Order: sequence, then structure tokens, then C-alpha cells
Amino acid sequence: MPLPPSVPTLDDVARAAGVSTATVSRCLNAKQTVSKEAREKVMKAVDALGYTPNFIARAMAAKRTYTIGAIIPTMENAIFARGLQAFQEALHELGYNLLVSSSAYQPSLEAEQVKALVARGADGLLLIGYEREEAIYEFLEQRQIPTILAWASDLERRHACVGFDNRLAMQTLVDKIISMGHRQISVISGIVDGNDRAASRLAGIKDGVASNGLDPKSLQVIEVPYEIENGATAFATLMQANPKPTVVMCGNDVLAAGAINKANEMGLAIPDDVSITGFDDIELASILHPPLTTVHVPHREMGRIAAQELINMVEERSTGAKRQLPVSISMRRTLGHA
Amino acid sequence: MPLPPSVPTLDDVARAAGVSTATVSRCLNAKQTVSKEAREKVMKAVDALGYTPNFIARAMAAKRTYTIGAIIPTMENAIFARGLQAFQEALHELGYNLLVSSSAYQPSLEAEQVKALVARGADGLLLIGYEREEAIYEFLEQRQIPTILAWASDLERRHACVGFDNRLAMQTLVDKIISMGHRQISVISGIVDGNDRAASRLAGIKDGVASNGLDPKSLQVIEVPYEIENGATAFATLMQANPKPTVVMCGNDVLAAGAINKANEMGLAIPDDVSITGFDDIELASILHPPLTTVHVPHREMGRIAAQELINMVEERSTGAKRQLPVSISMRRTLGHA
DNA sequence: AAATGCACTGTAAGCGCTTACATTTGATTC
DNA sequence: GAATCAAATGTAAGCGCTTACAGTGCATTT
Repeated sequence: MPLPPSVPTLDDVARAAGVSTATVSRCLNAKQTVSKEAREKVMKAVDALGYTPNFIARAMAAKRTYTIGAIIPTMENAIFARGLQAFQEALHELGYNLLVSSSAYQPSLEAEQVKALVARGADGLLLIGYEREEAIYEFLEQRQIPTILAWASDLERRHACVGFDNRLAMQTLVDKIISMGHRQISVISGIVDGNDRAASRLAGIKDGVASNGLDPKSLQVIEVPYEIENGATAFATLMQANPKPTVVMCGNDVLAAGAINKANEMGLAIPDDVSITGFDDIELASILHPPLTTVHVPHREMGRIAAQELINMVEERSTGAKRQLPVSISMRRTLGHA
Repeated sequence: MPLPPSVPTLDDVARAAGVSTATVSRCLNAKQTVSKEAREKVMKAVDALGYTPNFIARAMAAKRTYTIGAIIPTMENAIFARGLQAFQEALHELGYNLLVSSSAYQPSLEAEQVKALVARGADGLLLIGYEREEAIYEFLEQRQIPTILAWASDLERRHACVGFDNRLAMQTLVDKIISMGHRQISVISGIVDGNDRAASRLAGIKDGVASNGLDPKSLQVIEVPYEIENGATAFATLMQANPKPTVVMCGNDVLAAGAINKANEMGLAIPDDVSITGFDDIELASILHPPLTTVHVPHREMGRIAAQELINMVEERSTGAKRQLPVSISMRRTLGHA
């Protein structure tokens, strides 16, 4: 078993270049004053030795890692993909690296990941939504880790965020639906417990139903985890009700995809026999058959703004803003008149 | 501006517990012999101070991070999502943490990410496919970073891998297609340059065409980046040819989704007017309309095995195996007789 | 009673960097 | 020519841990 080859260190470079470690360090970090000759000698030594800075040592000494952590509930479907990609790109331009992990919608796992990321020196964190143990917030505050919450935006709360008003968006959609003559609305919601976004969306639907004078009792709701298959099953169940719903509103596009699929399978015409709506407007939405009417969320913009705001918090030690982005309704073909 | 609150350190704990730092360290790392009383005192102090180990310092001293890095070409579509999720879960069970970043299909970015992850002390790496600058392999070798390549499996090459034979899989699919009477085959391939998986898949198609005695010249191929929209555009172009293809084989499901969509839009009946096939069998495939016939890849199994093999390499300093997983054809409804 | 062994525990030397501070050097000023 | 100053560089003290090595104390053996 060969011994691990000794990776060159700053000391090696300094020795090879005939200068002190401080000078080498200054060269590499570019900001300090170093004479041209010294710089050249150092660079030559760096090349010759194939030196790469040991990031861990650097992080330990400088207490900065230039890395941002993000924890998302799931990587398995595309809900967060696009926004995260934009987040990463923006971060990269700002000179930061993104590390992401997934909590699989498990609060305890999220807590674990937060600690893991902070322990690894993340300069800042991006988390999804608001709902999590208070202890996590306390931990973050105590450690003064700049954190931004995305995919939701509650101006009442103190945390920096960039997102949109899930509740209002859904209410607007309900208004639209009711204006198209629908009176029997059913809902396939995500699991509300532990998921403020799902909860807000459902609340928004209830708001809309109430404000339009419909009987809240008439609203059928099924809660399921965000998976296509669950959307399909829930849809089938919902359609057995009497009276049948004329529209099935889904908590997100993934659920809606399942619903559409099941409707097709059941031989129901969309939107003639039943209308279906989604939320998020992920790429999937437009290739569904028929294309899904859904709430459009500016994913990329959200990701980009999140990066800017977060880095601003990190570098200026600012509290961070609360940004609320406008959403719109993407009218496609799954929503028709009742 | 409040000063950063001083985070408790090992020293603080040691002082509070009235023992040495070594004892505290031994307590936390659990393996050494520590008397029951000492352990209790330490634990009490840990709780009282809310101490969390500084991971960076630990990594620096111990030269182990218990974190694995993965670099995937994209997070924007679901190709890697499921496998990666399984990889993370398996890793978690083995006591490791996963950090992922995306290279956006840019070789230079991948190189950068590799260095970033290694510099951050990743104990091992998961990379997708084979094709990348030789310099990256040299770097990894020189640093002796255990690395496993996934989503491809080339038994000829020296690297540890877990994947499947993209080429053979496509060839098998071609055999099937030809046996169903098709003679005019067109292909929407991913960009082959820099992507060995895309290249192998295309090569497999060519193999199949040749081994079945069809004229290689009759094979129309368009290369586009893996995006739904591109699949749609390419499909439209391909259908203008004369003679028209009776089947359009796509390099992956995302491209196929675009093709199906465009076909529907053009009023073409699938598979009566034209057959379409995909590759990967991501969740999307089964909700397309009609459901997509595609090559099924055991994503979750691949992720799980990748984790086991990689950790084995890390802990046993072994070279790592080359694992080739079987794929199958998911016959759904987009492939019919010519 | 001295010798031996074992179970714990403490001491202190790093790990590879950054950076405050001290020092050197050479140019500029009077 | 001495004094002053700025620029370049070096010295060395950490950053918060792990761990090799060296005790220490006590029970057991001879």
C-alpha cells in the first residue's frame, strides 16, 4: 500500500520560491501588496509543485469558506430544480460555491443538515419555507449564520425571504375559477403538516371559496405527499363524490400531472368533464396533455434574487430583505368553463 | 454591530467539565476508553454550553470529513434525481454526508467543482460518465481520492464504475424496433461531444442499424442539448424528411417528451403515424401521452450500489469494482408496428 | 513489599493556512 | 547626511480539533 503522496503545502511553495509563507499567502489571495518579482517566483513555484490551497486549512484560519448551503425538501421532482440552478449560477458569479442537500421532507433530517452545513463552515444558508423547529432558528441566530428563506414570503415574519404569496396566489386562482362558473371545487393538497407552503395554498383556496360566498362545506380536500401517483389516486377518489367536482385544484404541478393522467385513463375529457389546475409551472406543466393551467412562479428570478440577497447579508452583515415576487396564472388548457 | 458570539469550543467544554481536551474529544468520538463519570461530566458540559464540534477543525486534524461529493451535469431535469436521492440515502445510513453540485454540462465547471470538493476535504467523489479532461483523473489519482463513475459502465476502462451499457441497451432497442417492421429510423440525440453516454447511445443505434443490415445512410440524426423544447423542434425537423421516419428514437426521455408533444401538436397519431422511444425511464415517461416506451434504468439501485462501493473504497482503500447493471425495455404505448 | 499490568487521563505537538505586528529596505524630505 | 515614511517582507501566534506519547493510580501477581 503506497503511502499517501504528500500534497504540497504553502510551506513547500514558500521554500521553493525562497520567500516566507506570508508572502505566498498574500500572492494567492491577491489583495495585498507583493512585488512583481516575488509574485513571479511564487507563481513559478506553485506551478512547479502543482500546489492547490488546502481549503480546510484556509477556512479554519480565515473563518470564511465562500460556500453557501442549501437544503431542499426533495431532489426527486423538479419543483426546486430550476430555482436552485439559477441560485447556483448567480452564486458562482459572485464567487461562491453552492452545496445542496435534501431533507426528504423530514424535519429531523433538515435539522441535521443545517448543522452539518454550518459545521462545514457554510457562510450562509438557503432554506425552503418557514415551518421548522424553533430550535433551528435559534441555532442559526446564535451562530449568526445569514439565512434566507425561499419559495414563500411572509412579510409578517422577521426572516429574510424571497418568494411569493402562496395564499393570495391560490385565492386569485379560485376567483378566476369561480368566475368561470365552477361551484363544485375539490382539492388535492400536499401534506399540510410541516409544510407552510402547502398550508398557505390550501388556506388560499378556502379564502377564495369563502369570499365568493360558496359553502366551505362543499370543498372536498385530500392531502397526499407530492408524488404523481398520489395525485392520480386522489383524483379517482375525488371523482367518486356526489355531486362530482367540476374542477380539481392541485397543490402543485406534480399532483396535477397525476390527476390529468388518471382523468385520461378514466376516459374523462379535460376540461369538458372536469377542469384541473396546478401550481408552480414547472416545465412538466406545458407538456402535459392537455397542457396544464397553473400558477406561474418566477423560479429563476427567485433563485437569482436569493443569491444576491444572501451574499449581501453575508458580506455586509445586513439583516436581509423580504422580497415578494409577483406570480401569474398560466392559462393553458385544463381549465374551462363549468 | 454586535460582536459574533463566541461559539463554545472543545476547550470550553473541557474547562467546564474539569477534564482535558483529549478526554472530551475521546468522549465525542466514542471509540476510546473513557470512564463513566468522566463521560457524564463531559456530556453535561456539552449540553450546558450547547457545544457542537467545529467540523472544519476536526477535518483538519483528523484528515477525514465523512462527506462525499457528487457532481452531476444538471439538476434541471430529473435524469439524475432519483439515483442521486438513493445515493444520498445510502450514504446517510453509512454515516456519510452528501454534497452535490452541478456542472451545467460544462467541462471546465466540472473541473472546478472537483477541485472545490476535494479542497473541501471530500473523502470520495461520484462523477457521471467517463468523458472529461485527463487532468482531472490525474489530479484525483495524485490526491488518491476514491472516485466512482456512475450512469455508465465501461469494463475496458480502469475506473471504478456503476452503471449500465448504454450502447448495448440502445442496440437492443433497435433490434426490437426493427423486428416490429420499422425501416426508417431517425434519432434525436443529446450532444455527443463531451458526453460519452450520449455518444454510446448513438453508437448503439448505429450498431443496431448495421447489424440488421439497414443502410446506415438512411439514419437521420439531430443532436441537441437535453431540453424538452429541443426535442420538439428536432422532431418537427425530422418529420419533414422524405421519406418520413416511422420511428424517432430519442437519446433520453426529456427529448422524447418534447417529441411526443410536438407530434400531438402536429396532429400525428402515436404510434400509428410515428413511433417514439426514449431512454432512462424517469417518472415523466409514464405520464406522457401516450406513455413512453423507453429503456428502463435501475436508478435507485445504481445509487445504492454506488454508495456502497464508494464507501468501501474510502474505508478499505480498495480500488473499487466495475459494476454493470441490467437494463430492460419498458414497453408502453409510443412504439408500435411500422 | 516490590513488580507488573491495565484502565484512564493529561500533555502537547501538530494539521495548513491567515494575519497582526515587527522588521527591513530604499526612496524622499529637510 | 540624518530623519522620516511607505512599501515589501518576515515572524510567529493562533484557528479548534485529534492523537501519539507519557504519565497516574490502582488492582493483581510474584
